[in-house]
Amino acid sequence: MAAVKPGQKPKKDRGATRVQDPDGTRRNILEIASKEFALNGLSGARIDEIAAQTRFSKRMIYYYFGDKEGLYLHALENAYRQVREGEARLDIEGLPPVAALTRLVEFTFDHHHLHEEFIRMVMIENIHHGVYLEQSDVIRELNVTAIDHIARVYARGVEDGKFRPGLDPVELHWQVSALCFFNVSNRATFSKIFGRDIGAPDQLERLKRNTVDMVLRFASKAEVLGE
Amino acid sequence: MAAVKPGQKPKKDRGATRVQDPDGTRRNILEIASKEFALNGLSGARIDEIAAQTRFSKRMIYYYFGDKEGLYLHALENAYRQVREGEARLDIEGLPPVAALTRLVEFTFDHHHLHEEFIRMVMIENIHHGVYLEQSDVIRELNVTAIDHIARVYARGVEDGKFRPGLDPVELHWQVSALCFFNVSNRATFSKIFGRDIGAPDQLERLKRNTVDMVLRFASKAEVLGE
DNA sequence: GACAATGTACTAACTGGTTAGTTTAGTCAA
DNA sequence: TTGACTAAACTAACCAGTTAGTACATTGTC
Repeated sequence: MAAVKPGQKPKKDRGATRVQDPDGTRRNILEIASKEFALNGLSGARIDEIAAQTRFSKRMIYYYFGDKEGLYLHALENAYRQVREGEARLDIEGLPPVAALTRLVEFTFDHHHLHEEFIRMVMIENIHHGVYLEQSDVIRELNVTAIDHIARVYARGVEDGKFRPGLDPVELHWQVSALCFFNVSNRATFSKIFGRDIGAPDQLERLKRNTVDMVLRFASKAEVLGE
Repeated sequence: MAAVKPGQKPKKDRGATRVQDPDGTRRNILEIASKEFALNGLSGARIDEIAAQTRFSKRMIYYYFGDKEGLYLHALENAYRQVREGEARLDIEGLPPVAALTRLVEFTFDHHHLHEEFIRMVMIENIHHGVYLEQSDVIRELNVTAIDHIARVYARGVEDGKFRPGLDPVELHWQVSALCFFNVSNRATFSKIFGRDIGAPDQLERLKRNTVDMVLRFASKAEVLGE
């Protein structure tokens, strides 16, 4: 973890040629590894292949990440961190509830599409029954906040009389996730079976509208829908 | 020449002890292989391990299925076939549209839960970008009929004035699939992150009700919802 | 000099696939 | 009915390529 220990200075002063750069090395390895794991899975990814794409030797992978599973775990954490950091930038507090929920769903939809690598890592981790995610406190912490967003919007909506009471924010989040996750995760099989590319821009637009529609209709009071 | 071809049944007259049983062998191998691939993925599964669990030697896997990928493809086809055969038994033609759609969603929800192995195979195949599914005409054929069911129910509902017009049956099928698939496929990560087991019976019941609710609210005319 | 960072060259174990052979059971001529 | 013959079904042992992981040497920096 700590490539630079407390006593030492991160040697970034002198403009001299920097050949040794632990942080850069780690980042470079992790970046390549993330790509390879997302593409081929844990058992499918090859350490030699990862090393070859790196600017460093295989030895450095073991030096910094211990073993293959350690590298995978870091790649998994990395994927979650990147995505959740992106999500944290979404600001919907100022919007009225219906608009806020709309925005939230649209954002989730787009975001998942932009981060296919993340989706694939989550799929892979589920294939492994989540045993690596389980080892990471980091990931759990990152995610719990995701619920807060939707919970607050929903609470405001109930107060407003726009949303029906009695729904569970976690379940709402769950439904939104399901709708947005699936069309990235299952794009290949679905497209091939039904002969239309789910990922094509026009399809995406339709799908997004439907998804927003579905969530809003689910959360809204019946009276409000007629408006 | 060939007295008994692998796919055919040998003459079954004489009550003699049949030690050689090609069909049984194939079935035995395929059954074990399906389990192993669903559990560990294509690259994660081990031919030696599959063979060990079989009543036969490793050589027989190659004898009947050519290579690892051939075995995987057969396992994939097998998974789709089993599941679609189960679905075909669902009869909702006689029910009124709303009840029929309810039944269809409930069925899909339960069915996915009962066939986790199938869900995992689909996930794995998506990790592989569907390249194996692509090679199988069998699978495509099996699936297209799935649309017919929902298309007919929807059409009847529109006629009845219960469902709003303009929806695409494939998209409807898609939404239902998403909601029902996700809570099996992502059960591990979701449960671990949010600390509640999605697969627990009471959670399942709630989730199923919500899912049905969501689909019905999506398909129904606004006026109907108020009833 | 000390220690962190990195490369080279290696190995032990694994793993998909094959070779070379045996057993089973159906066929058919005599 | 028998025994030689054959194709199919099947096994044990092996092989060659791969792959995760290491020992050790070297270089850079404080």
